[in-house]
Amino acid sequence: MQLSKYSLFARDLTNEIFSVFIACLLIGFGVLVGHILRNKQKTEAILLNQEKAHQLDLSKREYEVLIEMVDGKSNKEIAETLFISESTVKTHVSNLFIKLDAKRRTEAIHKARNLDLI
Amino acid sequence: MQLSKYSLFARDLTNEIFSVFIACLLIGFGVLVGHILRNKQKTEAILLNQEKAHQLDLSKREYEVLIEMVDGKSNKEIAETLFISESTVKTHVSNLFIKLDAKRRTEAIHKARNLDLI
DNA sequence: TAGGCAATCATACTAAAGTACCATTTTTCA
DNA sequence: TGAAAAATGGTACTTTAGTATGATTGCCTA
Repeated sequence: MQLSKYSLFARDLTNEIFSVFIACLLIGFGVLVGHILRNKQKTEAILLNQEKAHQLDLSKREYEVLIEMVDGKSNKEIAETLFISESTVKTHVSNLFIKLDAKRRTEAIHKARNLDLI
Repeated sequence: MQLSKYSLFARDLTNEIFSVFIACLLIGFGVLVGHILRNKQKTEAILLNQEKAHQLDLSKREYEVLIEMVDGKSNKEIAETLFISESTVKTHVSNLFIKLDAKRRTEAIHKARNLDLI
């Protein structure tokens, strides 16, 4: 009888621990699902932007320069970030102006925002 | 005997449904926790920005110049829009740089966006 | 009413941005 | 594999942006 009681208790404890364990797993799974769903949106947004960028015929490098430009960096800083010369940055920026139909970098930034490129 | 079997089955089914229900609750709780943790940072950042925005103490004219600047206009164009000289625009812009802690207008635009000023 | 502040404008200057043109190397792809 | 596109970079130049400084006017308020 005592043994039976003990074993019953032990089984209950085991069950309890098991349940808590499962519960933790499920909660963790929920957090993970939320994380994945969040990142999916972000990734899709980036893909969408790249699609749009492609439609505007922006090259990969031009798009990268655009991103840095939006961040408020100078040509020199962009050059340092992308490991290219300021000269090359100016070339990319000029091409961006043509493709975005902008006269200045501030106008280019504004238009890029309106086009949901960034 | 049959009844007993049925009732046992019914109890198992109830338990099963209950378990699934609890599992869903736990997963939902996990998603919620992830969501809350994610937004906590964002909310804190916004509160911090609103405080900063208030401390920035931009004058009416400076704010107006900022808006035009964000629109991608040149100093000359801003001057024409606000019916003031380009010289005055430059003064306001310089003051904006000090208050926003920016070196360039693109950086000022970027910081203003982050501060939810525009 | 004197002092502070916002707004205005000017001049003179330096720094950065932007244009035009050309050239070379890499990548891509039909 | 050969042509096209992309990426890189240089020089020389013009334009715009940004800094420094000083000055005037009008408005609010302690």
